[in-house]
Amino acid sequence: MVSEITEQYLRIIYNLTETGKAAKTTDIASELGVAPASVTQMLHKLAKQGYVKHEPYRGTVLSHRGRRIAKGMARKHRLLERFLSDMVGIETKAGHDQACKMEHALSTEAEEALCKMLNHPSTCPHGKQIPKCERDVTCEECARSALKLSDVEEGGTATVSHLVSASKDELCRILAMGFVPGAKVTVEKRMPLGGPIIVNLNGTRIAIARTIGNALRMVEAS
Amino acid sequence: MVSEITEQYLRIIYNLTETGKAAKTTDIASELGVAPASVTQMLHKLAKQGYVKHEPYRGTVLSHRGRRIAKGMARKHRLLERFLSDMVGIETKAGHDQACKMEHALSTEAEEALCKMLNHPSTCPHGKQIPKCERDVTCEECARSALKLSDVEEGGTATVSHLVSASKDELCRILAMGFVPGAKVTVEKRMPLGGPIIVNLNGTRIAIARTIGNALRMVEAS
DNA sequence: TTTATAATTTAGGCGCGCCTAACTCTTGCT
DNA sequence: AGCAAGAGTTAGGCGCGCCTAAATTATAAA
Repeated sequence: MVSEITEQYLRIIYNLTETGKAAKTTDIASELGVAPASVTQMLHKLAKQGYVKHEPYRGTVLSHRGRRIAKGMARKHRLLERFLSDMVGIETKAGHDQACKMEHALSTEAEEALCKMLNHPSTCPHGKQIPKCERDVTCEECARSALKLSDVEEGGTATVSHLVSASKDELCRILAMGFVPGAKVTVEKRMPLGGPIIVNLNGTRIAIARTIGNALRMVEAS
Repeated sequence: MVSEITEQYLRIIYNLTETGKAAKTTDIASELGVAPASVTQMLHKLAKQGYVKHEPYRGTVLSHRGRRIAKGMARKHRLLERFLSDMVGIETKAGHDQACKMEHALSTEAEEALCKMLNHPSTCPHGKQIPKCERDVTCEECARSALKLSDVEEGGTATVSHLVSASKDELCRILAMGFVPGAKVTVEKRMPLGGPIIVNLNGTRIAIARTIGNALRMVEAS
């Protein structure tokens, strides 16, 4: 079992190396709010344990082992950010700080439950990719529920799978319109230039903004 | 700012002293999975900082300062347990462990948002009381939304405020029926002996089990 | 009341991750 | 090429919370 602080280091290095470059000691230090000397020392330890490869004065990259853990932490972190912003309604900065602490507390079980509850989101609120869960044997569920109502063709019919929005209030409003999970929706007209969409929901015609159409995630009507 | 471990100690002492008795060193130790000697030492520190009153060989109680912090931690812990069990669907043992770690990560802001999202529950899944939030100036919201659909009189009309259920799937099912927050519901008939309830939802008559009526929390129709 | 047993505390020590100060390497400018 | 300036590292040290072993105190049975 790795320590919390180890997890922290690994995730930060993961973020810093997403560009492909090696992570710089100073950047890690400033990210952690810690003296560079402390980082160097910690990196030695992580290197000895085989989590990172550290070239003195040059930079640090993750080893295979390290990446596995780091990816898991990044996944938890970004899922939590999604959750905090979409469901709890905490804006991104505070949400990030929360996620930083919570990611270490989140069990695998809870992580999976959360992921399911959020319907396998693919990105965090900052737009970063959420690494896939390695144990997910099949992720057809993700693939199936990626479709936005906004992307359904005119004349197409689909069923509401779930709703995604930055604002809890907006979610409530959309639900209140009748767009509940399971509702069958037919797209009758898509106004041009990102304009509203006219849909048929249980026989009632409703015009909704494209943004709301983005919040509604659909599956093929069964 | 107190350390995580301090918070941990204080919450555990809070729990152990809820009966009115002083907390015993061994109990604290076993709760934390730590040697009794370590607890004694920690208690000295906490006493010096004024969080607890420790009578050697006799037991430990919280000071006023200590209780304030401990109560806050207990509140966060129990809210998290509620959340994990009601919304994420994690059973109580794993949920407890999760809550133990998360309680230290939860900011006041997130705590309030969570509490609101759960609609101010009064107990944790184990039945323990959730200490009130000190900063809650008014809690009319709680009072107003206490009414269950099952308790609405025949002929009465009310609006869905929110839904409470141990099962996420059940929540989804109920939402899918059209019982979304904001929906106006009229109770037309209550079958005797805890039988189903027939309601009118947007002109459609629906018969639902009493249990579902318990999940639906209403406010007076406006 | 004596005494064995359990609970608790004291003493000494450890690992972890952090810090400051001083040193070394790299880099970019002249 | 030569040389700051800044990035990075080594060395020495600290506080925190934990541990074991040994000593002390409480408790309950004989």
